[in-house]
Amino acid sequence: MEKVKPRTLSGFMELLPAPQMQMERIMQTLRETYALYGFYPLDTPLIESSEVLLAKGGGETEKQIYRFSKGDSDLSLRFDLTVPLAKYVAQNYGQLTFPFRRFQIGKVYRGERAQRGRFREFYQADIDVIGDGKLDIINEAEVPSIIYKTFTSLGLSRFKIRLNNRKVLNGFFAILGLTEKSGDVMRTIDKLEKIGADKVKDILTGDFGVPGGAADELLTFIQTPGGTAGILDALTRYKGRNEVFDQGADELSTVARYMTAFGVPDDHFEIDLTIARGLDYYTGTVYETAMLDHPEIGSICSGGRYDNLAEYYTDKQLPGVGISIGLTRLFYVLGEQGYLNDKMNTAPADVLILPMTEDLAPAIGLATSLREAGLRVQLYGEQKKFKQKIGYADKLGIPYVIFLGEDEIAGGVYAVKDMETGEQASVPLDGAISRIRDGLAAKNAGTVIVDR
RNA sequence: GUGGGUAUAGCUCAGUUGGUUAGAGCACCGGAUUGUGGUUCCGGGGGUCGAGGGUUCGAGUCCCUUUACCCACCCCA
Repeated sequence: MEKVKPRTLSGFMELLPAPQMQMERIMQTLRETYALYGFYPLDTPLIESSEVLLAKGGGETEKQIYRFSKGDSDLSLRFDLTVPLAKYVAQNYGQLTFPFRRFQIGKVYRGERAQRGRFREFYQADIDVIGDGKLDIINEAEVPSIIYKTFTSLGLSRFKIRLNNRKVLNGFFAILGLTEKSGDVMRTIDKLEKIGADKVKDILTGDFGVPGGAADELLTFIQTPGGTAGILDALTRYKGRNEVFDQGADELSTVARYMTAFGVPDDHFEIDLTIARGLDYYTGTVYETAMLDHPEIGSICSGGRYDNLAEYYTDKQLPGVGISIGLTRLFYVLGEQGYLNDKMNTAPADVLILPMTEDLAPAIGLATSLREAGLRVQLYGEQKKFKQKIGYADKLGIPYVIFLGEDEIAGGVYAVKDMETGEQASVPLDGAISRIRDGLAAKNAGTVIVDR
């Protein structure tokens, strides 16, 4: 019979068992960290009606969305987790309590061509806070602080959160008389780091008709040196010329101050006036997070403040602030760069029971007892040679093996072997449990997922 | 959507100006070693050379078509 060649589509990540265990550990860390800040978990459908997902219409979203029909229904795969959140909040407005804090880890789909660190199916891990009518500025500092805490909890240290405020940019555009071109200008200056100031100026003046003097002034402004303190200081010198600008400058100053209060060290965040973000629904603070040693990969975590999340679904004013970790991209970079801790335990079980007798009943009983004690237990029930049985534990990296043969059964003991050290002891059940428990605690102490 | 590259064993890849039976490392299986794994040694299985067509006495190698994948641009996590 002709075989179908097994293959996975381009841009879709499919992992082997051990890396999948690592991925699960990362997701678990994210959930635990988000929960510390009082967020509800949320799950929404992968598929939504195209009418809902494309309510906004136009732009890249429409081009990249996976859209299909089933019968008469026009359906789409979600492009991000923010639009489904908007729908959810608008739909359940009466039953939610605001500010509504939710996190969501889920797959999203983008029908664009895959490349390094760019996937067509990928996980996003979002946190958002949605207000009813109003939302305090503190949220714009807390959200990136949570990201700092999350990455730190993973063991990652070489990253920096960059922030800016759209009001500062839009206010400055107004001062220069560029308000009508704000979208184009915004997207262009966002490329500054990548293509350089000269090319940005060429595009601004050539493609979008920005006067040369205004372009120079803009480029000088967004490249203001001096880091967070220097930029905040420079912003005060432009004050009084535009109301929106002034408001943005105040917000930026407050957000920076609160982030410090939340415990984000100065070297892990900075104000960067070139961060603009392509998505046009952001209205205030915007964030981007780069891995300092791998800027070429792009942002692994981005987000910002939006004033009118659900405007396509309701007249209610629902401002929010949210941020999204590109989990698949993050995992890809960590793996590619060898950042994943190779001492991380990826075994599916803590202990493997190797029965040496034909009758498996005693081994089954032992497995049950160990599971009741909270251990992850696998019972090797195949009639294979001894070498293959222990080889199985070795290949899976299972840290403990218990041999259960005639002698042990007769003596009421279990032969517990530490696969790492080779040490072995015949002990009764209580002894076996404590031996494994204590051993695991010692082995896992202080191990982090990322070791850089 | 635009531009470039690659396709040979499960994986990573070699394969000379076209020339007999297509190779290596890793992985897998067996043995040395039937109640003790990783290391070592010995042996073994596994490939319609992406697919289709053409040139030739002869094609993994040259030409055409096609598909898939990779890299970059656009955009973005």
